[in-house]
Amino acid sequence: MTDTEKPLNFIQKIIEEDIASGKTTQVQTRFPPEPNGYLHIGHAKSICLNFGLAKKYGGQCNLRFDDTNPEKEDVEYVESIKNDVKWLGFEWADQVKFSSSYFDQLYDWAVYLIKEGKAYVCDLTQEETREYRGNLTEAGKNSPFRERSVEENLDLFERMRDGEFEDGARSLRVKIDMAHGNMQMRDPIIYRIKNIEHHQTGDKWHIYPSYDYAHGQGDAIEGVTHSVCTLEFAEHQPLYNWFIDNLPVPSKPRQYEFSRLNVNYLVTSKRKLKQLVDENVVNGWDDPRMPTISGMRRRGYTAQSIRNFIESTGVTRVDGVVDMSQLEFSVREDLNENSPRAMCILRPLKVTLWNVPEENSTEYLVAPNHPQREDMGTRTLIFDREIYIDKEDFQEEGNKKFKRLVIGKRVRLRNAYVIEADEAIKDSNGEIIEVKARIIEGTLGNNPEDGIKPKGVIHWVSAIQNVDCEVRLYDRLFNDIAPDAGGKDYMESLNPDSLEVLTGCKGEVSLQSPRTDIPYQFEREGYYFLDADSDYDQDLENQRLVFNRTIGLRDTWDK
RNA sequence: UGGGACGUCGCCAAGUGGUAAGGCUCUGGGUUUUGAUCUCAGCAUUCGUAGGUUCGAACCCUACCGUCCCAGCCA
Repeated sequence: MTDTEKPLNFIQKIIEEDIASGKTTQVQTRFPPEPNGYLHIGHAKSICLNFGLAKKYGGQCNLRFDDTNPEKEDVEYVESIKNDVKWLGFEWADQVKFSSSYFDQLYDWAVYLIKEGKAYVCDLTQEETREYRGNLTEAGKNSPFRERSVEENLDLFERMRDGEFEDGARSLRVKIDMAHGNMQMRDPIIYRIKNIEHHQTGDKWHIYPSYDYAHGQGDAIEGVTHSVCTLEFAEHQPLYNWFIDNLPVPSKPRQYEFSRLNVNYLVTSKRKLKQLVDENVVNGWDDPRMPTISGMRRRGYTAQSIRNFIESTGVTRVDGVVDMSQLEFSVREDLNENSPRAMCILRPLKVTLWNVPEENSTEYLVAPNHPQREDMGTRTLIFDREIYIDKEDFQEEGNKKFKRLVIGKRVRLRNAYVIEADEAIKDSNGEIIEVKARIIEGTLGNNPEDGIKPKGVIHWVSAIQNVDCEVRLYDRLFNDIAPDAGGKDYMESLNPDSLEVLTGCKGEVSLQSPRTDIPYQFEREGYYFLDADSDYDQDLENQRLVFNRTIGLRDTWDK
């Protein structure tokens, strides 16, 4: 374990202190998403933190759906969230949990609070409630229903439960302090009437508990020791503790807040991501340009690289914005080490090697799947008299910086021969459509005998035998470094060129039955992952291969 | 004169009274059949600002400045 040298983050320190003092014997955490959307990179941090803490300290982490508001929720999201958490590499303790499975207990505890004189049914409308609450600088005033008798409250609350009232007609509030400096403590509402079905409990309930009321109690029921959430819940902590202190809960969880993950050039807000999907700016939640877990997965980001990235950003209470380059580094780092190499020509330019005999020109060459890892084996390359190179790798007249193919100059074909260009053939528009070149004999694995070394190395593919494919190049979705900062309209900084589709790309034959578990490195180009739109199990004639560019190679050319 | 939190290199981030870790980015050198990887080197006399305490302060005290969060019957 390399993390022995790594400094502990503040939550780990707290846990270690709790273990040392005996306050905690078994660490229990939870990841509590509301099933109302897809998970994104921000959730990944919470997942890595909560599951990571449990793992590090030999405890367990629950996956709990905080489904207290049926209006916005759906089972579709429950399934996608389970899938994303698993894909990220984490396992939750026993069954998936639902806040909704605690509704009976929560109801009983609400009755308990009423009997204790600590909760009351309030008939104020939503608007009146807001007026009575006061504002940031002025104290609120007590609801006229605050002093109802226990009996009346009990009766009303039971009738609320039984569906006797309209949505919003009444609410159950907890009696704390309408003048409290913390707005959360001004008699917060803990039950609201919603005559609506719930995706887990059906039509059983007409009232639903609020987040504040359900969350801490859910933690207590599950024996959560350290309830870790993001900073915006910090002002809810006194309320969280109030419930724990005033209810006969089975355990005493504690809440700790950390700052959420922000990455520049990205937008992570369910509402905003949803808008991108709804307005067809992207092709669904799993569009490879989306910062969703499913989008990143489809793009080719590995779970390991996402975990590494999260780990690299740390856990603090400081509001910050992480550089996109830090994410990209983690992706490249993992992919460089683990991706098999292949050659694929994105913008084909035919090169005829005229000194290769026309008859039986096909030659089989062997290339390693990874330059630094022998354990990854080798693959067979097909070399022919006619090959394709990338248009960008040829210039009639080069310059000192251009280390590629130039008329009269030499270049090494990756894993093959050194060639020298003789002539560029153009069409009527003056566009180069073919290059005549020749191989330098004896250069397979050796430098030319005449001592004239090639300037560079370029990739290539047989023009006779190759695999046709489509390649989708992705760029950032937004051109603005902080698309939605300060209330800016993120839709205005959309990058019109975030997707470029290339067809007629030519890949080497090893791509015939491509790997689906990890991106390839198309040498000298970047990392490319097979997209779900591909159709390659059919006959070769009709197969369709689509590759997403996960990320380009680091490029220090021109510097 | 609402309440709360936070301010260490361009970006993350250690450090909690003994004289500024690390990663990313960036810059320059080397290796290289990927302009990749790898590798070597450089990059904060200074810790939001100003005072104070101390032999000694990023760490303690005071004041100020700045940023973020809270007025959903959302989470």
